[in-house]
Amino acid sequence: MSLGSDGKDRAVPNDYKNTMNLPQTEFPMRANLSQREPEWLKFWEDIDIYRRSLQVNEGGETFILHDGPPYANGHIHMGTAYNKVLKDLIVKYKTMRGYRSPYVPGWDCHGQPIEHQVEKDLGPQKMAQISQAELRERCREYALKFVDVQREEFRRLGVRGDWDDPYLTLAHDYEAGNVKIFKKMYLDGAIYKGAKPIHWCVRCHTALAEAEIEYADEVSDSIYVAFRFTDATPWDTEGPAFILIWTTTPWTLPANVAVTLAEDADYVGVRLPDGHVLVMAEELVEPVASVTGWDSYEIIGPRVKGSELSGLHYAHPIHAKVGGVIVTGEHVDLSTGTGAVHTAPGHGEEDYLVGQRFDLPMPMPVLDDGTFDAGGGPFAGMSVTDANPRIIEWLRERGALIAATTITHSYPHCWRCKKPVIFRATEQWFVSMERTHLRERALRAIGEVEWIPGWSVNRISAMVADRPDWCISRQRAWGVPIPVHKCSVCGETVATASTFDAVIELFEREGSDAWFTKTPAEYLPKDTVCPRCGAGVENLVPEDDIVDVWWESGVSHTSVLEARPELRRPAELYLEGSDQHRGWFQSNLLTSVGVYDAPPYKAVLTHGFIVDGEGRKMSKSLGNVISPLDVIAKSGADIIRLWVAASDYSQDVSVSDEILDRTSEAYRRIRNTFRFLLSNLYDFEPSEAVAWEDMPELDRFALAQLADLVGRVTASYDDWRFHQVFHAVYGYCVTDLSAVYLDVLKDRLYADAPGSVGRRSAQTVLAQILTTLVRLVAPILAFTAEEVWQFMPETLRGGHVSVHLAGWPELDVPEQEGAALRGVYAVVLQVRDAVTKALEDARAAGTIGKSQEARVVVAAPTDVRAVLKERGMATLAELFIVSDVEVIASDELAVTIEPARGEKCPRCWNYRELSHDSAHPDVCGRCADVLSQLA
RNA sequence: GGGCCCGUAGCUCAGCUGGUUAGAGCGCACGGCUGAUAACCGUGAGGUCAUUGGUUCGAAUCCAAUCGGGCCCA
Repeated sequence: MSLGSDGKDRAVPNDYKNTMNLPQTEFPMRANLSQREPEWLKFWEDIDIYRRSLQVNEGGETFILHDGPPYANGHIHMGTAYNKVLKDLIVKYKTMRGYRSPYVPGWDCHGQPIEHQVEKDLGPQKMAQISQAELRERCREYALKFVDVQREEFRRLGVRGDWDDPYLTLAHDYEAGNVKIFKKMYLDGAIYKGAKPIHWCVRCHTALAEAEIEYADEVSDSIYVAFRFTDATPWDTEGPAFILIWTTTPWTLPANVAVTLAEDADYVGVRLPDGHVLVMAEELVEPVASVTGWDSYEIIGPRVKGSELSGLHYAHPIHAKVGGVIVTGEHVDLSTGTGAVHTAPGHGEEDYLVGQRFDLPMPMPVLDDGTFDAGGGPFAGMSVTDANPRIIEWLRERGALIAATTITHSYPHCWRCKKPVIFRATEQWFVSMERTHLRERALRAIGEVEWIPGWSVNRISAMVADRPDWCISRQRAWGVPIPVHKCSVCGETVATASTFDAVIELFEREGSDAWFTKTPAEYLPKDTVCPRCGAGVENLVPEDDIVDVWWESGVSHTSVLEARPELRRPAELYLEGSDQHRGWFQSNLLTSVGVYDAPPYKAVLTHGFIVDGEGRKMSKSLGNVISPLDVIAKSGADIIRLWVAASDYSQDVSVSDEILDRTSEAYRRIRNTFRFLLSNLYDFEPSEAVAWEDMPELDRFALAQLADLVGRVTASYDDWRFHQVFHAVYGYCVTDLSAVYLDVLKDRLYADAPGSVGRRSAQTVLAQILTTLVRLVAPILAFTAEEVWQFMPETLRGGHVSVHLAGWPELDVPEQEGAALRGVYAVVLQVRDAVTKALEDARAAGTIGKSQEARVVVAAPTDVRAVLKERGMATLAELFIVSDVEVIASDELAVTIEPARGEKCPRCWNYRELSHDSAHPDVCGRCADVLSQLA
């Protein structure tokens, strides 16, 4: 025996160590997640975890989380990773709770960004040579490539789902679903053909999406034009009155139908020397005067609000015998111009919206090639660019031109030919918000849905209440066609139940590609005729336009939820970022209400956007982008999953190196807790479990705490508050377990006889904690929980091959007794805090090192003293991890620390009267007993 | 410019319907242990609750404005 006699030679090893039950485990302290996680992915694949997760709850209640399809281009980023992990966490939780919870991931495969990219990769020359069918084939390849890329990345995050059979919007069945929805809404009268201004390149003869526009400086005309009022005005006594407008596009004047004023701005008359009165916004008189170079002018009353002039008429600047009307709008800019905006609904987005609101006509005198038709009046046949100077001259001759200069401003150009583009109304298909009361019905449906967080119902409601009719047509190649035909003889639209059914069948069989390769006569019923002129099926031509991709993803309630046998509509939950209030949530809602008059979802959960540590959006230019792929490679997917769970998704979510470092630290802490639990169960069999009534009170209290945790965690999951799950679990590991219970238990676990009731009781509780805790965190730490599960003694696994199939923990703790223990231990733990503090003071003074070197005297008031005494001094000593405790009377709680009496037991390191056992004379009584048993 | 939302210690979060010196854990500093050891335990220092006004006996909590940030429109 080499123990120093002064008891301070603590580092010297002794043979008693071999007689102790020290922790043993193969579970590694260091996670090495980036390498080990792929092994668990393989394991899950081998056991076909997805099928099993459904089988295990076959016949149970169903919980369907319907996946919103990400766009199939590029790699995943923090936002998509966050979204998918949040979904996965819910699906895993619901599965463990006993719900049959199929998860079918999807991708949005059509659309302009893919087409644009393919076109760019191809280059203008090749592009000109290939057919539309060929272009579509390349787009398909592109989309499928990124489906594969993202699929692997999502799987790597630990997301469980039907990855072998996801839904793709380019699949035949999916495409057919678009037509089913279109059919119903079209036949109901919700879909109509109208016109809307879009960016148009006159050189390329094509419509352009916003992403195909490049802005560049351009020199434009800048003209001020007076329109003569034809109604009485407040200024008539002062002379002939005109409304003064400013425009940089003279060629749009032939399409003028209105002048828009700011509702609340003040308008006045300006009398020029020639006696004419020009009406404009008061605050713009001076700037205008400096441009026009007026030497003398006079502002004359009255001063009236824009709203008061609304409804007055004026003579059209170009066309004789035509009038225009004064209206008001919110877009009127009072920093430039005259405060009176020339409005041509066919030539501008804002003009169009004003036109909609006031039901204005939308003349469109400009043809595809950028020349005027007869609607251009004197300028018919000219191109708009040639017409510009002619129009200015024409106005000058008639005295309507007040000033003409030029300005340099940012102007949209075609990405392909670099020429300036024009805004031009073209024929489009719309879903009406009013014709079938879609708006009203959608708003009603919104009220039937649970919106999480609660405020998001305001957002979606406001958006639906304010939105214009939905323009669902696009002049592109990569998508699903608007499934109607046109009569080539008379131009009538041909679309009936039977033509739609034929198209549905065609798409199901061959996909929408067939639309571009077959003639209508090949797939429409032979007896199809134009309802207007009676032309036969051979005279029908298919519509060129395709549907908006939002429409496509919007029909997933039918193409996916209705179509797949394992799913159904409505889904229990949709879960996407807050941008989807405008996007997918809404397109799904509108088509679902349009067809079924019911929402497609029972609940919608919205999460914020991913921002950096300062709350700024991530962007390449700011250099603050963090890629989930890098985090996986460096730290592992479970770190991302833990970060997701720890953050509050109801607002924007920050991510930064520091945040991920903190997350990794929390991870290690949880991991080590599991390691400690595992390491003390190496020799435990459930058959040796100690019953509740035979347990020391401390163990029963620990179980009561665990039951509390299960309650809180379960409630947090059910309330969709995952960050509270994290905080509860983490706090439990740190505060309840590591700092108290596990620390306290060491003496019993290590020093008591292996099969003693005290040790077995502790192990019973540890096993319970382990098998419970591992389940609670499994939805979040999907990989680590599985690793823990596989390291658990087989007898504790209950025959479940994976933690994810093991169900949800339920604890059987007598309620009344549990409550009593909580009350008692609230007091005892407060005393413990005081003891710990006193021990620290003693340590600082050099009186003691480890707490077992101390004897504690607790002076306490009567009520506290009663509670303490009832526990017994031995329990208190165990709980305080000291060698001896004495409780004395006092008015206030006070703790004194004394050196422990007796001698240090070389085996358990407590200070005791050493045993006089002849076999083991130099250890304490407890250790002597243990040693005799072992012998 | 409009709609919705957010701003509590370095970090992640608590602070219910306004009511004692604003809490927790992590991180940090210091100390202990060396039988959870690239671990574990303890003590301590950190916040004019974005700012400014207002309502109130009393505001992190209610109202307004400002600043900063996010999403969606324009």
